[in-house]
Amino acid sequence: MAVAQPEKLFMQLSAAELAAIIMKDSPNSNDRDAGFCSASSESEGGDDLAVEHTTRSGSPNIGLKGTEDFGAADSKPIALIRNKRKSTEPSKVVGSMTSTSGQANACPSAATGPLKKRIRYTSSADSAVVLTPPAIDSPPPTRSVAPTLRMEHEMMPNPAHMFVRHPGVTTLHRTFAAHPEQQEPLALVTKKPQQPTEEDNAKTLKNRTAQTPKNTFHKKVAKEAIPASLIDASLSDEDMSKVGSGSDISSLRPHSHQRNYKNMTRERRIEANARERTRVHTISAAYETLRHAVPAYASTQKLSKLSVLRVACSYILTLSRMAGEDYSADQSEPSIADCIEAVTSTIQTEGKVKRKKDE
DNA sequence: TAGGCCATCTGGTCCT
DNA sequence: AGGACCAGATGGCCTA
Repeated sequence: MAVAQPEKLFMQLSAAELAAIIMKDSPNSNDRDAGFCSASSESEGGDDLAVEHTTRSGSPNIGLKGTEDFGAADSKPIALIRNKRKSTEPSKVVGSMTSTSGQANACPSAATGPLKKRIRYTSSADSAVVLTPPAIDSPPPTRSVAPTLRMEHEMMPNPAHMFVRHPGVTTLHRTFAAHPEQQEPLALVTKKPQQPTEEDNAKTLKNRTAQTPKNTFHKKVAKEAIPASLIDASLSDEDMSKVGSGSDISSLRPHSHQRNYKNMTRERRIEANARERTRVHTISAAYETLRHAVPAYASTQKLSKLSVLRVACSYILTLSRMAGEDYSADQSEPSIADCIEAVTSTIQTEGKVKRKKDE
């Protein structure tokens, strides 16, 4: 995306100038948008990465009010990744963490970096190593899919597998150095023997939630609760290595303290978890793509998913008006100037909190 | 330390 | 029957 002159603010640009920017940018934009999940295409090949690095520095910067400094920051390529956490800086070497059948039971032994619990989604530009798409090993889905979905599946690997996965970042393949006795993912460990029924749990949680502010409750419980990681030790190191080597995790079932899943076997629960992770990863990839496609103060601006959606809506409305269409909810046909004002306002609003933090 | 954000697990529901 | 989708719960990380 072409970068508007930093000294020229969004509101100072005429519609024609903006249109020119957009038209000039269209090739890149088209390229980026050609694939729904650009995160996957972005990660294919080093050349693409380099290009993306450059173009990303020009995330639709539309000359925001009071963004001179930010605009200057855009003069150099900046990875759009916004890792809020220091410890979640992209891992340079993740290792060959080939997941089997889409499951996230990657090999813990392949983890060479610091162990983190979570995956952080990064832009492809920062992806030194990506997960191997399981599609290579796994058979095509037997389930019939809609034509569009089928096309997506055939044309590109699942974007969720194109992310850098922090070594040990997921509970399924981390080593448990702090608690060697824990050999199983947190949520998969067996609960205490006299486990209350789901209904009891639901009632209890409802009551307690009602009495306590949400976050306070969560954190209080989190501190008081005995870590699930300490409850069960059902998988040995040998078993974990089997997981990493691609063995069917179902064979690693704990011999005792079998967890009861509702209408599901443990194997299916694990598989469902893996699918769910993949699905959420795909969504996150789409968010990241969208984040790159909307204007921001700077490429380093932090935007939450909600903020991305808000800015995108505002941005789309502006573009629609410039194209002579009206995508406004109330069909009020706002002027382009008003739309631009709204975009600017939205970006400022959504970025305000983050900017405060940065200051 | 509280709150925001987000990843993950889980069970329910809907769809193919 | 099994997968996709969804929402609630949980807990980790980060910042003010």
